Amino acid sequence: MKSSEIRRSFLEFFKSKNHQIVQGSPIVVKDDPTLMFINAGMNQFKDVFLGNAPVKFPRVADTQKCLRVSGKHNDLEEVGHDTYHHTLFEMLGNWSFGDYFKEEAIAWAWELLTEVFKIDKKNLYVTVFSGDEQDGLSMDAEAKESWKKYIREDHILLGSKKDNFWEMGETGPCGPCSEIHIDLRSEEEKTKIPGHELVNRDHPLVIEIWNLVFIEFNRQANGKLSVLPQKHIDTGMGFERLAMVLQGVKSNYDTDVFKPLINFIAKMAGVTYGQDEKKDIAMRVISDHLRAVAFAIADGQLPSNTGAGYVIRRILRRAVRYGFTFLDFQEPFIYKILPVLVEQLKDVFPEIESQQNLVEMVIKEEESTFLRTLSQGVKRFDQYINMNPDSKVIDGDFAFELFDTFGFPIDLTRLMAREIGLDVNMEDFQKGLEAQKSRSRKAAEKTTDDWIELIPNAPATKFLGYNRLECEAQIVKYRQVTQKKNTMYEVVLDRTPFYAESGGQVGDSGVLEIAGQVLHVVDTRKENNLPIHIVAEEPKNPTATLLAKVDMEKRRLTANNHSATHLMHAALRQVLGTHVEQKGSMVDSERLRFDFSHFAKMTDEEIREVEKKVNAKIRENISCQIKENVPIEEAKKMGAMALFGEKYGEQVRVITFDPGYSVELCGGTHVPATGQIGFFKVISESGIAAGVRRIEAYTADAAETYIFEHLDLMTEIQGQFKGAVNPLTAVKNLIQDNSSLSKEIEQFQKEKTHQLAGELMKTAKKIGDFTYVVRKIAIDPNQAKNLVHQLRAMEDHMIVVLAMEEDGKANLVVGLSDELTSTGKFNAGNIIRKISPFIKGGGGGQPHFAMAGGKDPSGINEALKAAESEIVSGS
RNA sequence: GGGGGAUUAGCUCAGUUGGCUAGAGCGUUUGACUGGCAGUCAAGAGGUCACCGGUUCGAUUCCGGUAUUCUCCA
Repeated sequence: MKSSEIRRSFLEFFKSKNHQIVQGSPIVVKDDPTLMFINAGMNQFKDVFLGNAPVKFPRVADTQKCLRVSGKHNDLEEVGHDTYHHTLFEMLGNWSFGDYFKEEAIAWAWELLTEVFKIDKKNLYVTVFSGDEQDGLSMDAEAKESWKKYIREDHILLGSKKDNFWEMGETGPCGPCSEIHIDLRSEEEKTKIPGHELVNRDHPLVIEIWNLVFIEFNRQANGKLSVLPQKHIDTGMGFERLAMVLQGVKSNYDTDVFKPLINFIAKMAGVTYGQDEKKDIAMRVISDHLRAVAFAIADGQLPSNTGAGYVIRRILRRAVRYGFTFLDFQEPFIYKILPVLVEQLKDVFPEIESQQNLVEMVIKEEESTFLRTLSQGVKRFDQYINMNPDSKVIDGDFAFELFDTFGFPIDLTRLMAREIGLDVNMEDFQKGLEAQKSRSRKAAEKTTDDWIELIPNAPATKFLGYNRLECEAQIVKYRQVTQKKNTMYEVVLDRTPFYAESGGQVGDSGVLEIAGQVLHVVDTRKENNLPIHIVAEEPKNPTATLLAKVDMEKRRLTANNHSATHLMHAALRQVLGTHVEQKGSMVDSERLRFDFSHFAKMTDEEIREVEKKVNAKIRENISCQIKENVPIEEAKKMGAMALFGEKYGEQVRVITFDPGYSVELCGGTHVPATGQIGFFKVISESGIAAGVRRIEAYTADAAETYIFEHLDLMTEIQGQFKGAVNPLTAVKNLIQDNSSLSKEIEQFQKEKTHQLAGELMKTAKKIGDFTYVVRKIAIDPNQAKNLVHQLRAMEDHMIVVLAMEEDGKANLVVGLSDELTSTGKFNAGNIIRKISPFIKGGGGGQPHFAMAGGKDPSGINEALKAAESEIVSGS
């Protein structure tokens, strides 16, 4: 069975059981500080479980891209070494929100596996939660009874809290779970060791394929469990593993999910998969990582040096490293594999096809910068080896520096060391790494106290901020948060006019007036759909009714920038083309920043054209049409621009400025009509990654100030040129004159020193064939340098000592001809050190040329005398 | 968010006790050779050594700050 059929069968099966088939969410997580990427099918329903969002469909099924780079069974460094762990994988799942429960979940799972997929029942094992004394829970008899209808009792195993009790986090919804495992070993193996002994033992052929979670409790902050009024089902089945089972192969990488990728890589590298374990690992790593990186970029997460972007960069670099080391790829190669992946998955995940160009460019660019990093690391490594030819062990501190500062992977350092018979001091390396980690942790240390709940089980916060900037409200809960000795309070209200940071628009600030106390709201953020007001003071009387007031001025300026962003987005698509897509956006009260896909630097003309279009739309004073709760399909028909990597519900909000110009899905706040924006001015255009440009711009007062400042500067410049009509030509002429004058001066000085050199030569004294000049002259010290160099080239055996006086300071210069220097008889540095004390100074230089400076010009004569006697006695 | 590094010619980079007249390769201009292209040779142009301040007689070099950028950690 082809993997695409497996996926389709799964979805169709649950559709036949009245499930709504939904789209998986993009893997990049935006509003959950505890999570960077979607790592389980249930992530997109977290708000539903937490009660922060209403249930749209009671029964749902989907396939969800998941990305895991760390966790109990999945360390990035291990992926590729075995045959069944991945960074990116698909999770097939079905859900019930307060609808069916254990009985049906179990029955359907069994039906799908054994009747649709025709898996042999005798190879299946299931596990059931055995109970936990501490939590006061007994064995999950309900699940066990259900299973007994389908499977022999000796294939039902009991599991502890560790394997069979699922929790979302420290607190929140949780419950027992029941896993389905499969034994894929040969008959012979099975008779040797019975399958039930290998379940949950990390055996590569006795593996978990499906986990059914029965959410029925809520873990409270005090650690106690309470029973949920609504019970839910949450299941997840690893798609790649299922494919392995149904295609009768022993490794996920042998399924048609990975095989085309592996074959392509093998062909490119000129090797055969299955011949050399190290090369096989490399190919597995590359095929796995390509999938992760490609989808992350398609969903809007570009590689970068912080946060989620850094995770993506690390994954990609790991793939490059394996290709570089084991498959001898010296040039970017991963981007070349992308078309294979696109061909495989474009029907299921269309974003990978529509974003293909960008993904390819970004990957290629990342690859080449990393290869550059690698070659610089190799250079530094060689330098180290040359400087420490005798050491048997490479310094751990050096290896760490290479890694930490230059991004050179430690295992490459070790590999290169081994090749020349050296070891790396890993202990010191680890020490360095630990020190780095603890420094970072300390800097990011944040202590979060428990929520103080004032209104238990409150419904989701009502947002009133689209229409009102002020309202009365109650505190639902609040808690203290301390970071770097800075204490803040997070406050949740039952209703609020405060906009929480989202869609690139910053959170509102303002005040909460409560029982005569004023709490300053410095920011408003969203965590799992819950708007949180960050407040500087602790509420003294938290149960009182409060008055929430948003900072109107800031909100107004922010709206200007946000609406201008929409107008600019549309203008960019008109001017540059429809390949322009939003890749990021930041809007606050001071400016707007917009990242978008485009392949080249914008020309000045293009920027000007965009500015003109936006300003024209501002002058048209188009009123903003806002439509709430529009079904997504209808919004798309309206021509609304949706963003890749953005998660949209079934009902969306549509912002329109002229239906023929700008229609966008957006949750932000906007101007009532474009005229309020006043004026729009781009202040910078730059590149932030391959194929991605960034524009920053001002609107309204800020744009006005910007223009005025520039005009004022212009006026001042014009003033400097008095009557000049065109200051540009005046400046050009000035620069031209300046450079020709400097050249002339240089020429004069050359001539002057040449002349001076000739004159000085006339006063030169001789001892045999040995010539010397010792003089005090009036010349600029920099010119003296030139003069000495001229003089010392005039005779084979020559010493020049010159002294100058300037601004009450004394300078000495000593020069030797090259020939004389090579005899070693004299040394300019030595001479200068002997004579510089006379002028109360010091100096130095090379054997053939030295300079000194001092504070006492009255000592010049003595210094020269000393120099002369030194020369005479030495000759 | 925290640590470390980098910033020198159009590009890639050298430049260690602070004083060498700031260099190399590629590119570029001109000339010569060649039937043309490619090429070879010769000559030349191109630098506020990121910016601001400090130490020093003297800073591309040492110290501090700013900007940009790379990199590791969170």
